[in-house]
Amino acid sequence: MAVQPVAADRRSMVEDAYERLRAKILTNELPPGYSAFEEELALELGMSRTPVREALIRLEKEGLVEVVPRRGMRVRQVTARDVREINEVLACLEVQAAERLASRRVSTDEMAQLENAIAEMDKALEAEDMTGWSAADYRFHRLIIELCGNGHLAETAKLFLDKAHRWRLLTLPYRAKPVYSNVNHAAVVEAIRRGDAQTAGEIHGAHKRRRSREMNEIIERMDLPESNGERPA
Amino acid sequence: MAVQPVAADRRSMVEDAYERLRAKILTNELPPGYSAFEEELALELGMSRTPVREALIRLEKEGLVEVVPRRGMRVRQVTARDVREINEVLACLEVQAAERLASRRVSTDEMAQLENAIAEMDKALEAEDMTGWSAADYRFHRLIIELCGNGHLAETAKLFLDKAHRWRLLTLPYRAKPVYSNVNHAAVVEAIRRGDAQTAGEIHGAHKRRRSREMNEIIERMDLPESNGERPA
DNA sequence: GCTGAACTCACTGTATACATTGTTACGATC
DNA sequence: GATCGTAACAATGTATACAGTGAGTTCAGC
Repeated sequence: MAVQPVAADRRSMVEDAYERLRAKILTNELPPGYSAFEEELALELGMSRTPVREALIRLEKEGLVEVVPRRGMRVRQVTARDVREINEVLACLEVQAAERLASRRVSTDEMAQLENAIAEMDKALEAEDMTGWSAADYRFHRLIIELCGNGHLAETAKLFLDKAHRWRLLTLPYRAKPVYSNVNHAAVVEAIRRGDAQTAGEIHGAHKRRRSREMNEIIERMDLPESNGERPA
Repeated sequence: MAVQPVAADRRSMVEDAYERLRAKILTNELPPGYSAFEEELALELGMSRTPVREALIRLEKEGLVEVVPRRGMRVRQVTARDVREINEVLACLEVQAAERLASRRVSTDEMAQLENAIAEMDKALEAEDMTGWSAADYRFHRLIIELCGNGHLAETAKLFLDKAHRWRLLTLPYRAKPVYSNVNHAAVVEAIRRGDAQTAGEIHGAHKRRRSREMNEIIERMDLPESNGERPA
């Protein structure tokens, strides 16, 4: 097609492939269970197999896809067990992040960002715009993580948050209106402002745990595959 | 060399490259700061650049190396900040693992494994064999993580544990004799046996925090590079 | 002597070629 | 009819080819 392996717009094609595939997976445009061969993806993305392969390796490391030797790539199923486990890890990391954030000097700009996210959640909730609420909620949790001041913690927690967000979108229609969330979030921000690490951690932790419980109940009802396609022996 | 891209002993060459490079990095045979071009590694590992590249992508995702566009691959420096951050995340995850482990039914075989590791630590400590002690200590922490019952938690924590182990080896000569560790570990195992999650978590957490403090002090004295080679603006 | 511009060279990113091997389908035998 | 063996096919793993590009180097101008 292109005469040269020209890296379109300054990014390499690997990055391009990685980000595009990742975005499609996280928005469920490529839903769990979707599978394709390297060549198909290469064709669709307009590049050769090589960058696609390299992107797939990254995505596999993140746990978003699995590459089965002769079966091509497959977007990982979300098992009930995954949901439970990932929520547990995420809760643990986010609590740490919240405590850490409350322990350090938070700039007024950073506080504004947090309050902004909460305001958007409130607005979306009033408008019954659940998708908008979900986006703002994601932004809030992501902020807590990113601002915490521990880069490794942030990096790791973001991977889990993204995975969680994926099924959060799927379960959105089944969820009760999250009125408690906003109250909790506001309390966490208030604790952060006061520099009260313990309270911030406790409230955020309680919030995450309730969320996990709700999510687990929904997931159980949805009857997800309990395994991820391993050979059934 | 070989007429065919024959995957030597059942594993693919990528896996081979990945595991060999990883082992060399974790044992500091390829020390922090070591750098090489893809071709050099390929030559040394007896394969072409392709599998080496794919292995490097994995290692980069793990945070063990960085691939700089025209500078080749470089084993990541251990900055004082990295040590602080990684220890913090690890503490958080290991506490969760210990609590989880104590909350579930632990088989006698599993208990035996834990006690075995502690026994080896005791033995090595008496023999003043610090390398042996370190290996057994690693095994113990790893067991707690692997047995906890949360696969995602285990996977993540192991990555951090391995990274931590890397500089633990480097700082081994500077450390005080870790007499407290063994007492702590035994208490954690005892709590696990009783199914006392809270105590298991508390002791393990206190232990990890003291370890972090010690490590931080050593690291500060060692005067590591504070940055990881980012452009200094 | 120093600064800057042009050039060179080597390393990487991407494409492509090719052999291996798992899978599947078909046929033969029991 | 079922099961096993075989053969063909297709996807991947690995190697290799090739062009672009950036870092270093050299040379000229000040």
